[in-house]
Amino acid sequence: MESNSESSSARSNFITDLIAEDLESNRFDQRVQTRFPPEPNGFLHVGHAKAICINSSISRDHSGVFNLRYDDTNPVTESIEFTTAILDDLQWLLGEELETAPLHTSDYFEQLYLWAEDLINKGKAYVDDQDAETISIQRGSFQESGIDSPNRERDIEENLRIFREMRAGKFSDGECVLRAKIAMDHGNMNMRDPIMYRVRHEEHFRTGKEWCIYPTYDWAHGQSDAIERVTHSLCSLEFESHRELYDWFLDQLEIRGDQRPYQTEFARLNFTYTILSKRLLKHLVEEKIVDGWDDPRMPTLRAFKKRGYPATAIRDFCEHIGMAKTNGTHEIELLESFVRNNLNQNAERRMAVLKPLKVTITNWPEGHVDIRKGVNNPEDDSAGTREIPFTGSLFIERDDFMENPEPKYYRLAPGREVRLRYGYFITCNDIVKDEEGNVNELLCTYDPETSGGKAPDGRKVKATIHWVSKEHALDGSVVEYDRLFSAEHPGKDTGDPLDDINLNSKTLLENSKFEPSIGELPLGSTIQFERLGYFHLDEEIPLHFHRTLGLRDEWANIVKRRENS
RNA sequence: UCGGGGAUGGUGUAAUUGGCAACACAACUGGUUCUGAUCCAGUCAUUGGGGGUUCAAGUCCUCCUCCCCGAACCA
Repeated sequence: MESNSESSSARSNFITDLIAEDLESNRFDQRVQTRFPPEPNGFLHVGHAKAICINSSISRDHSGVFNLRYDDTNPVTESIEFTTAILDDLQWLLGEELETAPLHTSDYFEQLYLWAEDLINKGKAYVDDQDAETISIQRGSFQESGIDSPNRERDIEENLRIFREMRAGKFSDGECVLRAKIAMDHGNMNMRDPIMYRVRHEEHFRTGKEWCIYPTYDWAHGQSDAIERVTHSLCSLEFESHRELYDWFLDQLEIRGDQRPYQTEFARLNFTYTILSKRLLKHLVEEKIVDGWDDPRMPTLRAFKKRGYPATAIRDFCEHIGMAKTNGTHEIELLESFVRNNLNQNAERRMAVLKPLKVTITNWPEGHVDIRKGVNNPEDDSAGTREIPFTGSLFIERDDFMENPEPKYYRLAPGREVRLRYGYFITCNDIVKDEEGNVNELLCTYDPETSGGKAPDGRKVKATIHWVSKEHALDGSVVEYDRLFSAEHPGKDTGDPLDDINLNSKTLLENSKFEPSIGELPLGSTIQFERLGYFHLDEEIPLHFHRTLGLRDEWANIVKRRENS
């Protein structure tokens, strides 16, 4: 079977088709230039990953230019902290440093201002000193056309004079705006004399107090693209109705030929069991429903990193899903399959017991330590082997023993024989319980003849389980994560995603036992604990792991099916 | 009700532009296995609906239905 991460090359889609056409017609003199334009007012999440990958791969495929541009036109919500976080996350995702330093819309404020005067001079923009509510009412509705502002026919000289006063700080916040003069009866609401500048006496994190008027998104975006010489300005579907305005501004400024960028929209990325709304994610953090923006249960890139998702897996995923103009929701399992696929190839294996149950091998020679050899990665011979001490006193996983085994359960049970991975066959003869009747310890015997993993008499065992030698075990902790939302489409029933929050999405296991070689792993490693899943060693805390993802688990499926029927 | 955009399996995307509906994920069968993992083999859609053009329609025409986005001095 073809692996999903290898099948991802060059699938065509409407954007690659468009670029091919533009190259063919020489629309941009063979240039391809893209950009990723986040507003620095939040952290990047998987949704952004798609936009980043699309834009960067398009330019890479055509030896073009790709820039990160902060769309910092609104000083009240933006800050410098976000710019560094965005850059870090983006570079982590791309797996490399950006060739060029990030750009800023705020660097174009002067040019934007000059162009605005240009539009005023052309009679295409005017100052309106009505309040926001009045302007909104005059805009009309979907059914009714709007009505002209009384200031719409103000003459050019006066517009220029007041606009300059706006810049000079003569007006307070909200007192007046600069509007494009288009048409108040336009079918597209965005064209009903949209706002270009608003007064904001706010300190901008880069321009400081230099400006007290700030351009709106619509006025800044296309012009910034043009200044940078972006060719293909990609954005998500909800900007479709803004394209007409994007084009109108460029037309009025007479920006033509290969200087002129074009906007193309694609569907944004959504996942089952996930929310990507900035507002909701912020709420989760502020209400301490999660432990911060990098909580491994969050869909942010920093959370993925902390959880151990390889950046390459995310990139492969983005490449694979391609692009469409259909708004849909991806099953989170697809992303997870890319992560598993990647980790199956690359992650070394180790043994760890997360919920220990003591096993004493009654016929083991007193004090004897047997050094066993384990394969580090069956998918990669070059990963070599390691030594694992085996003794008569071990820990096994509690889930690997059942006093009264259910049908199809073929791990350890009274009287049953299983194989200990890289060890011996053992048979459970006795159970030791505490006063409350909990199983505390298993008394087993081993078969010395099974050292090679097989019994000379040919008898078979149905299961192989993992273990750690008690006296050699390293003590540590593991955090298991489950989906943050229990519903496939959070909020579908009640309208509020928070109603579907999974309150048991995080489990801390503080009494985990690790085989000795785990102590030598560098911080930040991602490995597989055999039979359990992939785990990411914390970047700072030794012997503290985050569960990246569990392995596919047939037994869990059997149990689930049984519960459902 | 106006403007814009969509509709292919359980999910997400393909289909040489009119020529055997393909790929991945999920699910299910079976096989291999010192990980119930991996791996291998197989099963799983007559393309939103009706009509039409054609030897041939997911693709062209036509009527209809449903879904998404749009009335911040947010982006």
